[in-house]
Amino acid sequence: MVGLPNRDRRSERREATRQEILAAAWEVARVNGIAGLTLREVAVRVGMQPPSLYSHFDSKHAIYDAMFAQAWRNLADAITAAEKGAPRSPRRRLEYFTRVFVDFALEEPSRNQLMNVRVIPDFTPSPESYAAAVDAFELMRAKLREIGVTRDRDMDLLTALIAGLIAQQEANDPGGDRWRRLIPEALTMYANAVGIAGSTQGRKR
Amino acid sequence: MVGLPNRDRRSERREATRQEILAAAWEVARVNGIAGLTLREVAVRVGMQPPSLYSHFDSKHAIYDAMFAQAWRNLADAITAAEKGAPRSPRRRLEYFTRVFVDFALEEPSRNQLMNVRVIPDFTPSPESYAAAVDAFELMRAKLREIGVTRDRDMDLLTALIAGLIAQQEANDPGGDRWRRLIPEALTMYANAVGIAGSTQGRKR
DNA sequence: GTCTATACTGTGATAGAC
DNA sequence: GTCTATCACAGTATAGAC
Repeated sequence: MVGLPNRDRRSERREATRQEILAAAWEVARVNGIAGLTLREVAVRVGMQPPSLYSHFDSKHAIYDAMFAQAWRNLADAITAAEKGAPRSPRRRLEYFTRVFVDFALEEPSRNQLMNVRVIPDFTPSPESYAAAVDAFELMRAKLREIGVTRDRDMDLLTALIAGLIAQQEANDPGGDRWRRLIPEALTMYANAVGIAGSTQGRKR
Repeated sequence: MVGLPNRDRRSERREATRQEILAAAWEVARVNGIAGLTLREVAVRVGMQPPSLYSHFDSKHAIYDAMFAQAWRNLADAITAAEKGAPRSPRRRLEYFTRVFVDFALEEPSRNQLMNVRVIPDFTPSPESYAAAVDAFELMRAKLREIGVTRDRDMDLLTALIAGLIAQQEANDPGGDRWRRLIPEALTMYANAVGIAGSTQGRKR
């Protein structure tokens, strides 16, 4: 541990370039879909020749891997940021954070596909990137625990319910709210079954 | 209406070849994933040169389109075939047909992705193929109506719940049953909320 | 260390001979 | 209807200029 702190301008610049490439990759994915990502288009947007990308990423899969990790870190950040402004009643907290999650997923369909669907033929996230996913997942788990969802089965049931609303919304009414607007109804059903404090027992018909 | 009935041997042979190609495409998709389908591998399995496929399908997307229609027709057939052996009580019918649907989806992940997730960059099913999806959907709708699910919102909620179980099962526990085994619990929750005849009101904890 | 130039492989697609 | 030849363009890899 001798010498100045590692404050290389070089490595800072290098990291900035990596981020620039990732930002361009997200743009392309937004337009072409996550499977339609091409290094060519990414390079054009960054103002490089396609092979130059290999100075910063080992392969196209390495770019997907970095995007995967970044997506889950962004979700964790969104959850943390949403804590201020969160209601206190368990039932209302449940709905509040569900909306945070659903809106995050619907905001960018290709990001959601990369995070939650195995859609790139040979891509499997690296252990480091998968750890980012686990971190975000544990964050949600902790929130659920506060709310009163403690059994693993109940958590799995909730993730399925939310994932289903997102999947149906994106597949059958993209850009609309046909399933998104069912959130209150879905959570009332869930809260009654699992027993969340502050949930209404009735149902308006 | 003059002449013999249209019993061309030529067109029969032609249709048989198309089916052969589709069967080979399903095999490739099963191995490489639906997005990993290549005309080369399809051609090899059929014993053709890749360009020869264009005598039978206008493009790769046309193959996807035929696969899409076939998949939905197969689902409709599976639902129809399951009618014999179906229980009579609404609550048990609900669970029975849910299992038919979930098992069909889990049976071949790439088929499920083609049917329910927009995963091929520029592919949108043709009106004719989409009609096959609508037919199958209407079949399920009719079954649900018998069971007592009549409101559109209630149907949408159920499709979301089922799609969510499938999505989570495939994404986070492929080949296992971590979410699939939640079917009874999920449907009890749903049946209690929507009011299906013959549903238990309690919950074992 | 970083980018350019170039080339190799594989893929979807088309044209034309048989 | 099938094949051969060929094209355009993707991802990938290496060599070399600066």
